[in-house]
Amino acid sequence: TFGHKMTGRQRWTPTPLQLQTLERIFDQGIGTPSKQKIKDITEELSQHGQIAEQNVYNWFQNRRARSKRKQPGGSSKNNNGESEVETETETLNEKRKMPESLLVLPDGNNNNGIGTTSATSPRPEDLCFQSPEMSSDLHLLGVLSNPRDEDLVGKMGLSESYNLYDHVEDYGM
Amino acid sequence: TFGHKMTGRQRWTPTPLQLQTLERIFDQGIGTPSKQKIKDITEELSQHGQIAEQNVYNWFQNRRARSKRKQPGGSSKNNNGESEVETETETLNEKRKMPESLLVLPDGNNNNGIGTTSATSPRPEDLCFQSPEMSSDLHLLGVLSNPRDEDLVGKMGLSESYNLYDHVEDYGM
DNA sequence: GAAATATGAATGAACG
DNA sequence: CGTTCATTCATATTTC
Repeated sequence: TFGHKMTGRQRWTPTPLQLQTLERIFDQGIGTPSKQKIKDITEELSQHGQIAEQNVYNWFQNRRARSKRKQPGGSSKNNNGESEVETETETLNEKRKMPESLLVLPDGNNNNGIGTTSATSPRPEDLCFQSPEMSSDLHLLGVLSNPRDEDLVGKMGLSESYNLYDHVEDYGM
Repeated sequence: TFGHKMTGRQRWTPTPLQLQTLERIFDQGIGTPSKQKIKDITEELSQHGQIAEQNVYNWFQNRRARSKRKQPGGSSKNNNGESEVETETETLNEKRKMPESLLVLPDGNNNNGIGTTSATSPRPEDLCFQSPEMSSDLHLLGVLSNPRDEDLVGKMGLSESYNLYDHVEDYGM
């Protein structure tokens, strides 16, 4: 049995109208709207559904980051072994996924989704680690295998001579 | 002129203990600790996981910068009384992502006598839960001569939980 | 239903 | 110090 608080506000899902507007603005050129712009956009989009400035900001950030990452993948990169699962070429091809059947998302508060799919939530209240399945970088940091002369502490380590941030001013003196 | 930007190194992830300590220090009212404090804090946090002074510095900078965007003024420009389905009753609900395994130096022949008794083993208490007692010489980096009080958080002694911030702090704008 | 994918959100690090 | 980038995590959505 479940159905505890399950609080956690579900993440904002842009309505088609909002998305359309966002895409249009994004297409207009500026990839990083200023705060004022964000506010303006947010206010505008508020007409079509609940939205916050942070949502807009995040959206632009994600959009930009995502668009940039897809672009340089055209050349040969995949040589062997690892398979690049992320192979979506929607750089200049605006291929927004559109449900062909149901898309009736009333603008307003589409805060549905309270009922999670199932007990697939790998995060009990007592659990600290979320999902070790998708952990990636930590493996590299692991110490359990391949104790090579990895100088990973050379930069992040706590060396006494930490002049790595030489270009940085004396942080807060 | 340089171009070295974290050559693929995984970014540091604070352990709960480290985070807790950092938050506490931050709550004490110091905006940006001095270099000396940074060193001190780093040394302290090193007991709980790999960390560098740069990390501490960055953390404070980010923290401060992000805490700034919370409550601009007394007049709430956001009278958007949308349907907030959730009440703020997530005091005991930890929502932050949990760090995975922390690395330690391979115990080959690199033994520095910093009291690394068995620090080469990922202690669960560092990764997950830990005793409610604060570790150690944190008092020495307690309140110092910089009563920066720009934040609104200061419920010391009231709440046992340290998760004072939500996810809606700001969007790093 | 579970896996795969899409994408919003969080945050450490870098830049100006 | 403010802002932006890059990476990752979490969750919604789609697919098998």
